[in-house]
Amino acid sequence: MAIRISIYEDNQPLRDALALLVQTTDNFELAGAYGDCLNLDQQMTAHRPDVVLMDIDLPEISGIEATLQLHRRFPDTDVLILTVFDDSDRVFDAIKAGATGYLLKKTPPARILEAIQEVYEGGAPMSPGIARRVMKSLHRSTAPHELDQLTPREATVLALLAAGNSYKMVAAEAAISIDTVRTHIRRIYEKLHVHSVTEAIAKYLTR
Amino acid sequence: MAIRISIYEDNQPLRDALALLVQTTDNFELAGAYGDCLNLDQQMTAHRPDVVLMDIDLPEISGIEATLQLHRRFPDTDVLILTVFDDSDRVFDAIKAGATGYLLKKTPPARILEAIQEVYEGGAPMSPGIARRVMKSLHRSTAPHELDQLTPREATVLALLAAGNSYKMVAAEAAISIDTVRTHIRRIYEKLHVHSVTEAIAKYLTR
DNA sequence: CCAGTCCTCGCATACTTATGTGATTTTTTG
DNA sequence: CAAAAAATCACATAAGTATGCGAGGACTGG
Repeated sequence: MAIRISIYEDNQPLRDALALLVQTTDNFELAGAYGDCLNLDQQMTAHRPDVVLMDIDLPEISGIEATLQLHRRFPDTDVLILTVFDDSDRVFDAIKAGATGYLLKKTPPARILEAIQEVYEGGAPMSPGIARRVMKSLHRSTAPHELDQLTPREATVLALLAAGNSYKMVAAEAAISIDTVRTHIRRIYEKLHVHSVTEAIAKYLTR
Repeated sequence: MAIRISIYEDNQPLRDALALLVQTTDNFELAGAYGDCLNLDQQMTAHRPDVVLMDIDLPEISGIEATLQLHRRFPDTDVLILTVFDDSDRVFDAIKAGATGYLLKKTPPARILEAIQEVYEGGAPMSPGIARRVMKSLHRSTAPHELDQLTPREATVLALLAAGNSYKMVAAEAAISIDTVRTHIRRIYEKLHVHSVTEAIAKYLTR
């Protein structure tokens, strides 16, 4: 059973080239090629592609917005972004919106076909620089964090606070008196250089 | 100039095989192959590899711990994890620790060599399933979020609170009275179903 | 033009936090 | 073992937060 592919790309020569590429490849089947996403929903319902090749800079509705809709309404269809943009904002917006792959347009045709196959088989192909960017975004800060200065007990108290507990509830959870909770929080504030639960939790959650 | 590669792998046959693979490949140079990370620092300083091939399940010091140290002390050296583990905990712990690539041991030798080259050139090779996992972790929840129910003004107030501001400071920043701030917060609590700044911020920051 | 939503402001009160000061016990570590 | 660090508890007060009740003006889409 062939992999069904739809293409959204406003540059017609490129769109035609991609369509041809797909059509002339074994095991791939073109499920539509369009210059905008104005009828996305209807086209999706009509042709049920397995993989959508999506440009970002489209007229009226951006590819990122379209990816979001598509991911919401057709969670089984994978979106492979194909764009010239490699700025972090668009890369991460697209991924957050639900893209399963992100290729730059300089990618050679053979690699694009490989990537489609890879997406279909449960992978997430990315251009090397994009993958590195994604990886880096997950790296923990190399600087030793203030949070690492907390003692185990203090860390526990902070975690409980971040879970939405009041002093009273933390005391109950940790089986200590509320005054002890206060003392721990005092120390936490000193170490994190803050003066409210709010700030402490912000540091904790955005580490 | 050849790419210098160090290997940390406690299974000796596999370690020898990897070492041989590297040694017999053009443009690659073996900078050491070890069964544990006990002398990591000294070995790194002595041989200055460009890429480190790292197993996770090592005696004494885990590959994840080693990756963390390595990433802190030698930020220019890239770590490529090569392991049998594909559970989310280890995958993400390794990546957070600073890994620049993550391959499963079932990866064919040719692909391992490709991956080393890719890491060296600024990429971040991952086994397909791993890449998909990473991608998914960045996807925004498909369910419409409570936070999207907030009006612009409410969102502003919540953002200011999450930045560590008190009611008074929020009032000043937003140029409104503190009573208005209270009202907005009241609505925010209703919409997010919470009863304290703490909980509201937790929802905001962990969106 | 009217119902609905948003943004604004005020007042009051019970409850919670922030912070000062002080102290005892247990655990860790050189 | 002795010093240092961690964990525990107490009491007190100023400041801040949570929530109830009430209300007027601006804008929006029937």
